[in-house]
Amino acid sequence: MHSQVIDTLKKNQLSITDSRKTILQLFMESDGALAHMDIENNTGEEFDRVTIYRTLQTFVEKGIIHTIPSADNAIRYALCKDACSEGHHHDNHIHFMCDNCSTTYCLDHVVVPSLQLPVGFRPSRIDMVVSGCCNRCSK
Amino acid sequence: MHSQVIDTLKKNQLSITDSRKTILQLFMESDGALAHMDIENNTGEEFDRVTIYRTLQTFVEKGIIHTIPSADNAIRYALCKDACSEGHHHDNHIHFMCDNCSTTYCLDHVVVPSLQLPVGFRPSRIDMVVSGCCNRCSK
DNA sequence: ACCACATTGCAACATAGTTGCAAAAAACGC
DNA sequence: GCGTTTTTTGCAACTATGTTGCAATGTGGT
Repeated sequence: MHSQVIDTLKKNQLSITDSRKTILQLFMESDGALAHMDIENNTGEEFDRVTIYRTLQTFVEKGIIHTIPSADNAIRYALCKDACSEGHHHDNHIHFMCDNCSTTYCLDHVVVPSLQLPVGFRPSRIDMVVSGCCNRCSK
Repeated sequence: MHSQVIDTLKKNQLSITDSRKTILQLFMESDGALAHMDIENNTGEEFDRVTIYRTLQTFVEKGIIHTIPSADNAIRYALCKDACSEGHHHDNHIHFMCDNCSTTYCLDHVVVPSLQLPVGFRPSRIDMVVSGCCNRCSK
């Protein structure tokens, strides 16, 4: 598990630091998406707020994680599972955010349907976020 | 024009105040969506920041406007054109956000495609935000 | 015009995110 | 392993965004 973390960092030409190891590990262990706050809570006093922001930024730039917009004004991040290269994200899946427990899921098997935009609109990225009640909460 | 503003406010059982009139007017005159900042810039020192927040909140509750999530962490608002009643939004259209000029459009004629969620996930709201280059910027 | 109630403005606070810079830690060559 | 270069971190300060309580003001109904 640890080796996978280091592999990913090396593959992206990032130097191996404590914060990057710990935060990437966190993403690999968690099934859902994480907000900045989740990471801060999970790492305690170990890292500065700024370091976490910068680490997340670096990971997004490298295509290791991607952002998920939300209506509650807290950007969430999740691991990119598809082949994302630097600056080019291909996260063609849907995100589901639970109104109840606010866990955010990547529904990897639900593909974003293609759509016909009006003339002149050239899409570069599509975010589809479904909110509602998740499978754990609806039991 | 002015009468339409007042009509809308009365229809929603809201008292007619300067801030509500001015802000609603702004939405009716603008084709795209507005962020809090856009409104503050357009009204100058006329209203307190807090008043604008509260007015927006009230409009959302009444179903006059709806929110549009975004990856840049600034919630935008746009007029509801469909039949939205209090607490029940039916903005079944797609939003387009220009990477270049960051104008946000409601593409009323592009309907959100229906999708098959995994068992146990019950959707209550779907946000579909397409980013890219808009028709004005791609000329 | 008056009264009850809703709305506003102010102050203070809470959360989210950014920037510059010096100190510390990695990476690299030897 | 050791010193040098480069990258990353932590700190401080700052901007933006959003919320709450409360007194003062404005609105709607009579």
